[in-house]
Amino acid sequence: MTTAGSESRSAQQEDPCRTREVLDIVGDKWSLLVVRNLSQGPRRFTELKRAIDGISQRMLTVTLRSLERDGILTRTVRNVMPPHVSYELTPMGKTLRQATAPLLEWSTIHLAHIDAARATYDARPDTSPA
Amino acid sequence: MTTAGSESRSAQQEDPCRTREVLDIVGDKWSLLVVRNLSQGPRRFTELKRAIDGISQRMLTVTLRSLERDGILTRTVRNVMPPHVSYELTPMGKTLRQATAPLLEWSTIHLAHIDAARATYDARPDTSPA
DNA sequence: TGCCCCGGTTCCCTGGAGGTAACTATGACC
DNA sequence: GGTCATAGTTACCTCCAGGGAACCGGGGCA
Repeated sequence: MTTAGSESRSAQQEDPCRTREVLDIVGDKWSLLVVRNLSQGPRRFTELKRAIDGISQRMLTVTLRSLERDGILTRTVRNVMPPHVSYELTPMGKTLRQATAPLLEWSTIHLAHIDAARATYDARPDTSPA
Repeated sequence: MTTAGSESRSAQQEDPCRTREVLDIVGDKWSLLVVRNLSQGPRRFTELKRAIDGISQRMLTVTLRSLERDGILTRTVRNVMPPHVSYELTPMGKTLRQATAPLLEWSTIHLAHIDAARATYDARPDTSPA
C-alpha cells in the first residue's frame, strides 16, 4: 500500500537526504513531464517533443538520458532509416509514476487555493512590523 | 481518496502544466525538508535551522516565506525578547505532506536500485555507436 | 561595557540548469 | 541534386537559485 503511515516521527532523523535525492532525480524541469507522457506506453523522440510543449531538442535529450541512466526508462533504437528510437518506462519507472500520482492530484486540487493564498499574502501590508 | 486511479489517459492533455506548477512550489532545494520537519508539529526558526542540515539562514527565511505565501504554513510571531517565531503546517500543508509521502517512500525503496542503474549505465561503452 | 541569542535582512558572488541555434548522418522522395 | 524527416550533438549564452558573510535590534547577563 502507498498509504502514508509507514513513516514514524523518527523518519526525519533517519534519512534526511532522501528527500533531496528524489528531487535530484525528478525535481528538474522536464523529468516528470516525460514520465507522465510515457505512462501510457512507449513513445518516440519526436512524439515526446511534440507532446511536451516548450521542450527543446537538447533538453529532451538531456532529460531522457538522465532518466535512462537512472533506470526509469529504456531507450530502444531500431536501426532503420529514418531513425526510430522509442522510449518506455521500466517497471521502476512505472512505480515512480504511481508514487508521483498523489502529488499531481494534490496540485490539481489545491493550486487554486494556492493562488488565492498568494493573492492574500501579496495584498497584505504586514511586511513591516512597526 | 488518494488512490491513483482518478486520472484517465486524457490527463496529459487536460493539465500539462500542473506537473510543473507543483514543482514550482515544492521542487526547490529546501521546501520539502521544511515541510517534512514541520509535520510533527510547530517549530521555531532556530529549531528548523538546526534540524535541516546545511541550510543557511537566508535560504531558510526565503523558503519559509515562500511556503507561507503559498498557504502551506503559518508564521506566528510572539513579541517577546528574544524573538519567538514559530512555524506550523496549515491543513493544506498537511495534505501536501501526505501527498509527498508516497514519493519519499518510493525513494527510500528505489534509491539503491537507481545507484545500481547509474553504475551500470556509466560502465557501458555504448555511448559511441560506431 | 560588551557579548550572546533570536530571527532575520542585505550584498555579493558563483555554478549550473536550461534556452537558442547551427550542424550532423542517412535514406527516401521528387 | 535538393529537400525533408528523425534523432540527435555541439557551442554559446543567460539567468537565477542558492551559498557566504556581514549587519541589525534589543533584552539578558556577567
